Amino acid sequence: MDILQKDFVPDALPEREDELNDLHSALIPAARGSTPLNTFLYGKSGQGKTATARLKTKQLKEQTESRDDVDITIVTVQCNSLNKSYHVIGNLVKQLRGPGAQKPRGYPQQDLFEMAFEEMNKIGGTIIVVLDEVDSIGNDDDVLYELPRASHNGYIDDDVKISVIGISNDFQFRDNLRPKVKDTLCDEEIEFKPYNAKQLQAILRRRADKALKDDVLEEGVIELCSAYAAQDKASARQALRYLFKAARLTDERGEKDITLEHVEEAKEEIDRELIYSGIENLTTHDHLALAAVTFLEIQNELPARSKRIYQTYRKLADVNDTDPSVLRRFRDRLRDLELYNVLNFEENAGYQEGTYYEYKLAVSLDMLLDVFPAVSDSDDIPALLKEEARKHNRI
DNA sequence: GATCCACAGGAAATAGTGGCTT
DNA sequence: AAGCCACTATTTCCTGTGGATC
Repeated sequence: MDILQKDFVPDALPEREDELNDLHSALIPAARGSTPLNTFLYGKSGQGKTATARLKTKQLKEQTESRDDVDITIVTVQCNSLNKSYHVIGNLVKQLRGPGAQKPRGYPQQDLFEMAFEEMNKIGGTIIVVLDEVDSIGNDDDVLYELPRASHNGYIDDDVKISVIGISNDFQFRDNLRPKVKDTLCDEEIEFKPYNAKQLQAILRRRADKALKDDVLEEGVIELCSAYAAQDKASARQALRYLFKAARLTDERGEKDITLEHVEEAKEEIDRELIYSGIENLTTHDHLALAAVTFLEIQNELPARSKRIYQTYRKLADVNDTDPSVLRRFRDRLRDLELYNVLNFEENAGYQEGTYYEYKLAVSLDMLLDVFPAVSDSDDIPALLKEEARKHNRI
């Protein structure tokens, strides 16, 4: 069943041929002993960016393995949860030193850089540094500045070539980089467009062929998983998760065939978990904002504009005995909630303004009412929502 | 075509927070 | 306890937008 898991790296990515080729052209100078281009991969999550980088670097390594004149080393640093360049370099040093090495602690940033370059000199040859989810370092982009320029600055030996592959979910990230970082890092940019439903189906089918016994899939199961994922973020990971969960549900019940009902149920369960993890760590104010939207949904007033939602929010804040934020801040909250996939908005041309947004829930009311009591730090608001829902016959 | 409206979101100012030092 | 520093959250202020209205 491993093959359905998300960290499985397939040995072919037919849906990403173009991107693989682009990355290939960027990296191929390594095979000639010169420096590969610094490359930036960006696109939404679950679009195969990491898989593409892994597959291509692996191929490159295999291709050049038999040659003595080329020596390629791949180092990958997983940057999520590392919100500073400092931590990224620390982890890089750890990776470079090989398995078992400790992450150096307590050194100033410059020393860490020197350690990294020292290790790189030791390793020699062509070193490709993959920084996965680099966007989590925010605007602290020192690593992205130093690494690609190390050879120009004389930090590393002439025969050592360094190149960086940056992977980002965030389109904005690239724009926010300092101009000189952008110049060096972004020799080559590869954009990953979301998969369409057909491509998702192909991906699922390939994995299912390997992981599941023949003929256990009811007609339309793959299509349904793909369709659900395509409607949402078009993420292959998500589609696989639906399929995997459905398979597990089937297993657990000792049944043989994976049916459409299993998929429905799997989706329901996964979505619930997603909502829960999306909102459990939000602040009280964010919860109030979400409660306000929920309240309006109950009253059938959605989609609503931010000002309308704000008024409701103020009332709820009053009930909760909390000082409300100003409208400006409230708008940011709504956008945050959108980021966490609990809200949707539509952009409209205004009647008397530039553009305005209309928000609605991105998740079902039932689920939201379900998880709200578990995440909210007061009892009043969930109770209030329940009562309102009952009044309007929504539960 | 100038002006207005009412909104989105950028920028700067200010408040709040937690760690560390004295 | 007070002061300092770095960082984040929030508020305040402001500019840009694009159809409506004159």
